[in-house]
Amino acid sequence: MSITLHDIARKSGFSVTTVSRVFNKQTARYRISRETASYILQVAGELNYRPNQIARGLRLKKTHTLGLIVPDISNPFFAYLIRIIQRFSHTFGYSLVVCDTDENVDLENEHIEVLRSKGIDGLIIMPVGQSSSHLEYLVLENMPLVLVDRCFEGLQTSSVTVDNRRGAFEAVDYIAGCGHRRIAIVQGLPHTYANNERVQGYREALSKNGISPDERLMVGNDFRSEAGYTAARQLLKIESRPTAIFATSDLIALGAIQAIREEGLTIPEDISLVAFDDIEFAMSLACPITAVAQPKEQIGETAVQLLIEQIKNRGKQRPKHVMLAPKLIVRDSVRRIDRPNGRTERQAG
Amino acid sequence: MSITLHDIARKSGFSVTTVSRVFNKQTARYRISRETASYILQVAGELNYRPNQIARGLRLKKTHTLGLIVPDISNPFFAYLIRIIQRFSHTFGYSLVVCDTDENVDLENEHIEVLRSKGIDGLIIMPVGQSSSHLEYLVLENMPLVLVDRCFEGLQTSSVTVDNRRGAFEAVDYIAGCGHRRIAIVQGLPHTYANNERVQGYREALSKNGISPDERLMVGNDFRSEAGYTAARQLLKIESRPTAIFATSDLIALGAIQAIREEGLTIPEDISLVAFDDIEFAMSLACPITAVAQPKEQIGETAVQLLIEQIKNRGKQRPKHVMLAPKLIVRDSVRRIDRPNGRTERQAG
DNA sequence: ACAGACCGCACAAACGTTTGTGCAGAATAA
DNA sequence: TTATTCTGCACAAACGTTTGTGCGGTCTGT
Repeated sequence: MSITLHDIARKSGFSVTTVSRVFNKQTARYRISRETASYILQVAGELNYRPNQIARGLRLKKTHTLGLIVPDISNPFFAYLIRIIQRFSHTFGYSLVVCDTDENVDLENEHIEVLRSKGIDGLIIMPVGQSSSHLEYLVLENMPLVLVDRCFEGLQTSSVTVDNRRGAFEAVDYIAGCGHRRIAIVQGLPHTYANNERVQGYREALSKNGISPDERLMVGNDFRSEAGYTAARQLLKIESRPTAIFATSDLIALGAIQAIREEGLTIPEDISLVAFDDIEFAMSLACPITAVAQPKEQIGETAVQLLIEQIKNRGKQRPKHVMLAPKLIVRDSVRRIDRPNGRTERQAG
Repeated sequence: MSITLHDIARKSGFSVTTVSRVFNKQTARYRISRETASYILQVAGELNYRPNQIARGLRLKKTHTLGLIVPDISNPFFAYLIRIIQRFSHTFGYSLVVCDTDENVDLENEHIEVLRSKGIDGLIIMPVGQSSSHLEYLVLENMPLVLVDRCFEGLQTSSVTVDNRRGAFEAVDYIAGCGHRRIAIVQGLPHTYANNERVQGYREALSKNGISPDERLMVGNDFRSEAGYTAARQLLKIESRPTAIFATSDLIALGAIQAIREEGLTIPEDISLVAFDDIEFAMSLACPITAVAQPKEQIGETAVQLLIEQIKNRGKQRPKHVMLAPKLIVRDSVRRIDRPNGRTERQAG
């Protein structure tokens, strides 16, 4: 269908070899004369030649294509990351094939296999979590790989994450600093790295503020909004309900807001709320939500950079683990209430 | 690096040809004995063979990969569509390479060229709008192509859109039916198909309700939230400000909500608001927003189906234009006010 | 005038598949 | 027995590139 080197060779009277070299800017190295080069380029221009990247890929064993595997494309956090990653990949000359695992390890595996057989040059994965055994042979095979958002302890591969524990700690510590004692947490998908860390940060903040954890205040089992909604409803039913809720994701927070509204309560007067993951449209919500913002641009940027690095010096290079700092953005969703000792000021620095 | 047909051929003692035919289930056609076939499969299993799709792509001239070009991946509407399209493509055995144009025609062109040279089997584009000249040679070359969300009059290619005009009409007619006379519109990117149609629907609804259009009430120049914010601020400054705002996108509505809040006003008491594009988290907003919902699943689904159809019977098939119906979802963001004639009931059916 | 260096380019193999055709040997038919 | 068909598989070309090597011819130096 398309114009090939052959066509240009025939029309220009030179060989395929020469034409190819002109396109690869190898004219100096292989001593192609200037006139020949420019003539060939002219002919190619007339024919509107575009090199066949499949053939190149076969010959060169690189496709200039990256794979990106995410748990849920439509999650705004991931969507934003995808955009950043796509843009950066493109500036480095790479295309991006995007796969959605729907938080399903089998699907994740399937996608990995497909991507491998399509010869992608590297892979960015936001793994669904729990187990990493299916990723091990990727690193064994030396496939350039970087994990994002969630990582695994034992895996010898680069990763970029945010300090989930610290983010959660700061959020909950801030809530406690505002005088709250009954602070609930709505968890995300259990046994995932991000969730474990955030719960851990929650516990530590509680501990630091001398609050003993209450199992009934620890609910939730998914990062999505429906789960946030039902978990929040559950919390609001408790006889002595929490005065504040720490939502471990923005989507959970959205669900919680809806539940709170339906219960006829308002934020922050009746109940306070802090979210992990900043919501871009936080200012448009029922109440501007205080949230732990992740540096999304930076996450996407370094993910691509780490990957490209690995691709360049494929083979030997130690994996790098980059951990970025989240940032608590204080808005209006936490009410300051009297502490037992009577102080009302915000305590956290 | 990888196991090839060659390896299996050597290890099994048969030829590459035979091995290939076994994998392509051509054993009957080419009379490969059952024992041979199963033995080859066994050997392949032991070696963990995965066919090299690049080589197949070169030979077969199909890559089982689709291209998807969108103006903004992180826009929740597009993000949701991408997810649907990815899922459907995958069930049909296709991967998806996703490109973001950032509403920039030059970038759109660049992506198209890259995708072409990578030999994708088909292309789904949500074009940035205005001109379609750069798409024409795609249809000339018989590239399977379907346009989504925005389409062009003259272009001989399949498309799936929603009835933007009708959606806008119903929204504004509903607002008018609630008694509003000063109804503003915040437009999206000018000269795009979607924007033109929505403005047209707005005008028609005004006309039907005997309201003469006021140019000062027609503001906005982009579908994103920042534009919505500034446009809304502008509207609120007008001496006799509108009683209702029709936002031509969900993002615009979010920006408008923020502006309204900052002005110290509330929805719907002080000002009413309706959005085009339903926001998934509408229930978590300052006020549950009445919105024109687009059937996103159906859009994505039919887009993929139309594309696959075109790929199957490439060559001759007339382009199909599918136009889906949007649906007005009434929530709480429009206040019913007294009509000049004293009636307060909602009028629209 | 002659050896060597240099210039400008082409041959051919390779990347991993798919597929039309051909070719032995076995089975069947006459 | 011989002619024919069938069975089971392999040869080789092709897809569009890239690249190590080689080969004639011109130029330079002496």
